Amino acid sequence: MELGPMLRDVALFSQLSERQLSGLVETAVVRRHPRGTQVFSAGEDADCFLLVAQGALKVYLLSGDGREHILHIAEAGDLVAEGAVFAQGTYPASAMAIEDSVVVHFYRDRLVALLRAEPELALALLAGLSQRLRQFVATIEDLSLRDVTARLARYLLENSKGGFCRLTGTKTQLAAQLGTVLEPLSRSFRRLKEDGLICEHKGGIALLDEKGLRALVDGF
Amino acid sequence: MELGPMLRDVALFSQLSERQLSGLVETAVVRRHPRGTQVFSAGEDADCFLLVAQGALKVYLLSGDGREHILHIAEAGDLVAEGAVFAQGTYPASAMAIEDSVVVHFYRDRLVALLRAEPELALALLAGLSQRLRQFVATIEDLSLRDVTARLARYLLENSKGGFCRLTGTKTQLAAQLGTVLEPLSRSFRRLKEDGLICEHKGGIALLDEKGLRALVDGF
DNA sequence: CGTTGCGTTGATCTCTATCAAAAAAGGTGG
DNA sequence: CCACCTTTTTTGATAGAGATCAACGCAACG
Repeated sequence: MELGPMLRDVALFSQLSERQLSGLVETAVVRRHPRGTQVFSAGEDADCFLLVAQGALKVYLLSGDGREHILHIAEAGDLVAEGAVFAQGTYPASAMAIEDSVVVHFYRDRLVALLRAEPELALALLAGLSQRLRQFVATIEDLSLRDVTARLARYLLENSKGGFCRLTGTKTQLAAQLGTVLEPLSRSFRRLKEDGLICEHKGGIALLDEKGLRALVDGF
Repeated sequence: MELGPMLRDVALFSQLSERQLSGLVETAVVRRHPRGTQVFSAGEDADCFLLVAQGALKVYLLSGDGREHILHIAEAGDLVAEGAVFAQGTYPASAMAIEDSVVVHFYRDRLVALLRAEPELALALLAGLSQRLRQFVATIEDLSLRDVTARLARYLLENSKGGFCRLTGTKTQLAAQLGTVLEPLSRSFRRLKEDGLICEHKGGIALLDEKGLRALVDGF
């Protein structure tokens, strides 16, 4: 697998010079992670950030009694743990391959060195972290201030294109992303269907009444 | 109020040259915010980040039916909205002065210009955002995977020095930080006291059994 | 002293997790 | 194409955590 050209396609790296890119590639490690493999675990020293080249990872939290909350799913082209790497410390979450995946590991020190020379890269990273921060704030808002049905409505609106939302993983997985479990989520789906707000097709959800969904999200 | 010297005391700005500092100060706006005043509101264009010079702000989310979740309290020397400013867009949360406060407003454009010239500043900001990201992940973990008592235990451990945790605001405020309301929080306090884990003094909480508290946080 | 805001306690109600079972949906191999 | 198996999803019944409502105690303060 050619690493250099692939990195070109990642928005974050698109403006780097050949030399800078190869500087990154030099210490990068490419690893295959079969489905179900642990990529890193919460509590480990956070010395790398990752680029998903193929497949998909889930980044998740685990409770003492085994419940799981999925922070986000990273697919091909997405970065993982870009945030954790800057304040030295440990990964606050774990990551596991949910498909057979290829992952590029970049070492912190190399990145930091590159950042000193390349302010544009730093700005791009700041923008990326800023985005992630927004996403987390939205999640906190969901968990603290909205019920499961409203969270589902928000998810559908957020992840739809042209009135249709493709569901990638299983509903169990979606439940873990919304901070709940399968059964309550299933009931929320039913409520939205009964109220005529959505319609379920195989492979996704059609949003019939986006205004109605938005009203739900905002609390009537 | 002399702005220059004050900024020197902020970790983020401590390594800037005089010229860079005055470049920031030039476009900065100092504003007084009496207690109870709105500093910015969720949804407004995020063109500034703030430094609290005196007093304290609460940064919070509001639900449709008026419930409030406090993301964090920013006191003198703390930055606010440093994250929101890099991905152009709107503030995801609101901020209000909870004491008579003095706040310095910095404009995004000026900061971005400075970042291009000063990679160390960018690195410091990245570290700061990284820290904030960690905090938010911890909050998500709390809300999704821990009950109120465990959240309280974590808060006490996190904010204690030498086995003692000062409570700054009211308990109503603390409840809003932990994603609950006063009554359940009060019961959680009682449980911790009954189990001999803490002891309440006026002005703060003594942690009698940190190991026991940690066990609670980790889910027994 | 009364007022006002804050905290505690008790009683109820709502939402969600859990448990259990059945129904769909997908694959596999014949 | 079908029988069979696994996985996922739906539905029902129950239980538990926490929000809400109401009443009361308590302190600060005019």
